[in-house]
Amino acid sequence: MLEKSFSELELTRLKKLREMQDKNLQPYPTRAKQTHTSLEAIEAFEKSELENDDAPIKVTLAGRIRALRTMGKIAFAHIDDREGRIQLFFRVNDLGEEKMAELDKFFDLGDFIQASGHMFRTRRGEVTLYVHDFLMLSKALRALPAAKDEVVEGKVVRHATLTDPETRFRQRYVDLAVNPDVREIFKTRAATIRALQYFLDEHDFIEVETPILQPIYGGAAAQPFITHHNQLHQDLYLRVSFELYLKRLLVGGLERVYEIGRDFRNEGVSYKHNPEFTQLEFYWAFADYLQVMDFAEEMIAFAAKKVLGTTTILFDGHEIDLSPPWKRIDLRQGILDSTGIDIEAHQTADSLEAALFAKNLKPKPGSTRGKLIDLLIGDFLEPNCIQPTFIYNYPRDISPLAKSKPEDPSIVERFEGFVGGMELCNAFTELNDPLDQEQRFLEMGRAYEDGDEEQHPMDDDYLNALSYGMPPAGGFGIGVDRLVMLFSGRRSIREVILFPHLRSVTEEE
RNA sequence: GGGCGCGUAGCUCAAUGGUAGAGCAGUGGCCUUUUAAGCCAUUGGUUGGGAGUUCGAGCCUCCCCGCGCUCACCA
Repeated sequence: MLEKSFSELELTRLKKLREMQDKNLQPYPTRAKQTHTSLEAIEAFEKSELENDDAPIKVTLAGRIRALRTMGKIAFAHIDDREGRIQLFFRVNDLGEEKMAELDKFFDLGDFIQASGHMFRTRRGEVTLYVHDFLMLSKALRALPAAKDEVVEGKVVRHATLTDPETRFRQRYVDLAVNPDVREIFKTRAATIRALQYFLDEHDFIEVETPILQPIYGGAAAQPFITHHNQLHQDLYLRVSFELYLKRLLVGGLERVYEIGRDFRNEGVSYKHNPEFTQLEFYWAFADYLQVMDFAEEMIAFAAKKVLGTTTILFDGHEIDLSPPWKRIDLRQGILDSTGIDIEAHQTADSLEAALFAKNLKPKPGSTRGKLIDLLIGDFLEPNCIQPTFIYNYPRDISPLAKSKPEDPSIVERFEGFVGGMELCNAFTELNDPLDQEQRFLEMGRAYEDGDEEQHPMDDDYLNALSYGMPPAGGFGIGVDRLVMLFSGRRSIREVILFPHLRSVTEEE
């Protein structure tokens, strides 16, 4: 029962609520009114000041009380609404003893209030609502964490703000209510997705939706979540990528498609991994990975400009310039430069493994040549790619859906983009040869038998689709959460996901 | 999953193994242009949970729960 969980402080608030009801005052009225936001009201007043217009600016504001200073016959409050904060001024001469007492008796920090009156400027110069009437919109029984703002030399300094990550993420509603910069992150996130959609739409891509529940998962090296359809008696997987469905659409003649949505990977959680995360993938018929590379850096720079107004971002202490062209490093050359190992000279896993041991690296026993190369990328290339960098030309055996280079079948036309020392995107010239694709599936099947649980299962329907002919195409995937991390300067993915996954806590009675 | 660290009032934090405290929030007063309002008074704790060592545990030991960092895996 809710009431049993209340602290002494919360019971005090509950008592106020009951007293209001006794006086026929609604703690939760059905309707509210808001003619202006805080910002609109301030702007309207400042405009009238500039124009020397004496006509009163009459407004009705609504918001959450964040500060309340009662001083006998007058009172000041600050309320928050979606556009910011504004001060309210109450005076007994205008409101009457009874109404003034209402404010003092029933209103607490965190309550929603509706106040109407006219705008004016206080002696200290703050544009403020002179309240003629006010009303409770919603009584808050629990107190928000007490935070106070102090303005020191024009900068807002916040005192005793909510910082405990567990409370912030488990009770994100409290975090959002109390920390305005958190609200900003999610405005940035929404704007980022809009900008990406706008860019792709303008280039004749169409946005589609493909199944999240899939009988066969694929398209990425990852372990899936498994669920079950009761009536069909069928196990289903939550998708790990959109890739195989989107490419089926290329077969169907949708030449340019994209999807923005959730992927689910049953793997480790970290500052850059959440079990469910948002991905953007697009597929572009008659293009190859080099065209996709140009297009991708253009798209990301466009989004930055649109969302932030600049392509220069600050991330993890680094100033990063997202404007094209990005640095491009051939994978073989990059590894050679950073480790002295020439992967070209080590055509077998055994030979490359020996070279790694010689460098004091300890790869997992039985790793394939591709896995070893992946290890080198992760250890030596990725952390150093602070400024945007494309690494291209990957080994075939870790890229089962990418097309080989015509002149070297062991290398595929694939690139990954890195920013801030973090992998951001992955793309390739898509494999459209059904017979070659079948071979790749079979090889992966053997790797799966050998204990590599991240390999794809065979997807016969996908091979069937390719057999009808898929146009040559370039494909691209980007972690949207990570892009938002970059745009908002947050180092943890949990900061940019509204409700990041946390271990569930069992409530004791 | 491994390693390291953290968990004290609603929030932010103190407290040699020896009576659990402060600021803010709350409550009662005073206060007609304040703004981290101020002044006076005051409430609030199973120190994450459990066991142990000890005359005595917030502090030491063990187990459990949660969070953070990090390694592994991945994007």
